[in-house]
Amino acid sequence: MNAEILNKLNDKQQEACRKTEGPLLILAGAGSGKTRTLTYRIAHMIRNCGISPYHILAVTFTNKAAREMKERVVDLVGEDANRALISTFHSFGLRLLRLYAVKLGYGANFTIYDTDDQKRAVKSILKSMHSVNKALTEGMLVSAISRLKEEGTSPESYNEGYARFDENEQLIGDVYVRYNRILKENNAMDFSDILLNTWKILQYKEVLEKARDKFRYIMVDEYQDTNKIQYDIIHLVAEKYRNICVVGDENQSIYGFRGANIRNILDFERDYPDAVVVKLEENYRSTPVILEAANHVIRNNTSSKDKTLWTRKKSGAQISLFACEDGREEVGRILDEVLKGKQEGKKYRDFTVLYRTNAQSRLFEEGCLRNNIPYKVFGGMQFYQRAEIKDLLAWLSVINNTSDNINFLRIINVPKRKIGEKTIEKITEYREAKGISLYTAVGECDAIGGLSQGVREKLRELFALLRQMIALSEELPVSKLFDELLSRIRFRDYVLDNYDDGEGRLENVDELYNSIIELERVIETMSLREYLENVSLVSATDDLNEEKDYLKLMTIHNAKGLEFPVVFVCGMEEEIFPGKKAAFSLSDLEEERRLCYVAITRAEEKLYLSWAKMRYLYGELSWRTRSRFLGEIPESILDLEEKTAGLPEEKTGENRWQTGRTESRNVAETAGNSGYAPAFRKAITAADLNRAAGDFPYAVGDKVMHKKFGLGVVRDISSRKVEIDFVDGTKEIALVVADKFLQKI
DNA sequence: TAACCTATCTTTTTT
DNA sequence: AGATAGGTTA
Repeated sequence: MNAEILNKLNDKQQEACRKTEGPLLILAGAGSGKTRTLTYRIAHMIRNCGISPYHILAVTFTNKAAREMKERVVDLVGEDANRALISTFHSFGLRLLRLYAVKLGYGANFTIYDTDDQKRAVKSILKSMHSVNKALTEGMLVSAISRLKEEGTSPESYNEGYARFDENEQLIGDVYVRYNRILKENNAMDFSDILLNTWKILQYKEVLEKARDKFRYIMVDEYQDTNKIQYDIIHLVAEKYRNICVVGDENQSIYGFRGANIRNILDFERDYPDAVVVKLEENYRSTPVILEAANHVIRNNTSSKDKTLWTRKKSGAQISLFACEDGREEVGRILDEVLKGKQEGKKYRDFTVLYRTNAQSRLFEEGCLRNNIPYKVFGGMQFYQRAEIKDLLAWLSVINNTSDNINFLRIINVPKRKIGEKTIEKITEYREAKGISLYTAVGECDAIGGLSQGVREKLRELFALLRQMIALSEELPVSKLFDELLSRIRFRDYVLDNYDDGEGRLENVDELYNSIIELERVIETMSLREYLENVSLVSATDDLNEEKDYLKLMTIHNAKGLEFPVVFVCGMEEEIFPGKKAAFSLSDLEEERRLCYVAITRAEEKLYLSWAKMRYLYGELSWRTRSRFLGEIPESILDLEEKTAGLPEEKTGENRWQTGRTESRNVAETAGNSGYAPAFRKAITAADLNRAAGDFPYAVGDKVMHKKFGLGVVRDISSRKVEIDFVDGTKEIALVVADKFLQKI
């Protein structure tokens, strides 16, 4: 390797690499080789500029991205590159916290709480508060608290600033305070705490000085998706040497709901007036047709740095648009394309289905099973969230950190040992009075009043077992400890006895065991704590395997940063994509549009878009309208595939997109003999249709008079109910009773 | 205590 | 439709 290391890059990319000193903003469009540029930049710094990898920090969005970047830099400049720290924000923070969390009053073996654990904590708080507020769910409280933490609002300042005036805000403030106290007691941090405490630890001068001295060259990938606290962390560390390079694309900012602040990237030049800005606009990924679609869609957004993707590639295939009758047909046509492609010599792994929400994966999974198409769903109900897996991890968590009451509560009766709610209440009362952990309290169960002899015996057994496991955890590797645990609590029997699909769940347990073995191969002498840390921070696509031949199914969010030869974006319907909640605010709508931009630009060769005129949503049949985003793509690059036999497609004007009740009737009548794969023959039966239409004689837009609510306008009709806008709000009325209350006017 | 039944809600998106 | 919470019963 030599000075020609940068030869493989284009001029702009080289410019970005050569500018190693001072602030640098790389505006990198989708597929413009930004990861490649960052990789070469690091290699160039190490190889050509004499910068020690020890001084380099690169922050990526996922562990997988970090791993890949590291591997590629090592390929370029050798093993020495391993001394550079390339990691996600959360891993970076944990690295510091492992050393310094004690300063903040945590034990070094603190536990990381995921969203599920957070909800359990909030639930217990609400219970102890005897809160009557039903408006806020645990989930809402958890996300409110996370948001506050990640925008740097402490419970104190929140309560001073807002909470006095509003019942809900008051509850949020109260829960926020208690929640923090409880996590601290449990020696636990949630995801937001990892970032917030990293920032707190950097307030110690000696820590900050060390960090600044070590990380003299900082790079941040996906900068458009950083939030306030991440921004503060990075700029705090970067302040001294000011060698900060951020890479991002404001058009791909899709994590606003998590507090990501698009302004971070838009304002970089304000933060660093001497910043050099490099734009990467040449796209190496997609065909011109795909880029044209992407450019047209994103043009409808207001906040955007001026940037247009272009490519040297020759024009590719048109974008196929499937207007399907229902969700099943959509699956059928997409899987038909996959099977056709497979016959033509493509691999399953060349195809990826993208959707807006996880719930949409189910139809595709069923379809794949029927057609023997190997597939893998990324994200969604994650492996580590399955009950049997979380139970085992809860055991390990308690063994690692006995202060962790949330996880102790989870396992106190798993496997079932007749310890019920009443018993738990008594122990809790005792432990709260004495200010001790659940674990310690169980150890003192003989001192707790009102427990039966049998229950005491069970508690003593449990405590003895845990004590033994804790002792073992100090000697045995995690895999051996895990094995021991399984046999001592007879977990396999428990799973087989308690779940209908026990066999399948046991496979998950085995998979967990295998993953431990695999990790132990990578991390030598992995401690229990290290293991738990590792499983807490895995992200959805971390185990994406490019070699294995399966169809990939994932949300658009999960597809960020990835690319695939053939992409299907399904469910392109109003209220799905853009989502229902985005209808009310321009900024939400624009985030949905950026999401659409991300989806389109994942495709290298061929893009399919699809929507269904009706589908089951929330278990009920509803009529759909196509996504507005489809209308933002020029018709000249769209291929409106000829529909199957017997279903003439209207092809005139806007009407083509409209779906009416009449048209839907046609669907049901002709359903049985459409031309697509037999397995996907029309699922909608005449019975469905009747149920759907009922005898309700109104249509959307009709004015009606209600006996009680007065004048209203029909907003939506579905198989079971009609939605009507009245003066004092929207009401839902069941179809079966509608004609008793309504009159058409 | 645990199993069973019913009523209610869910769909954003994730480290 | 599927998951889950809550209430009722064995």
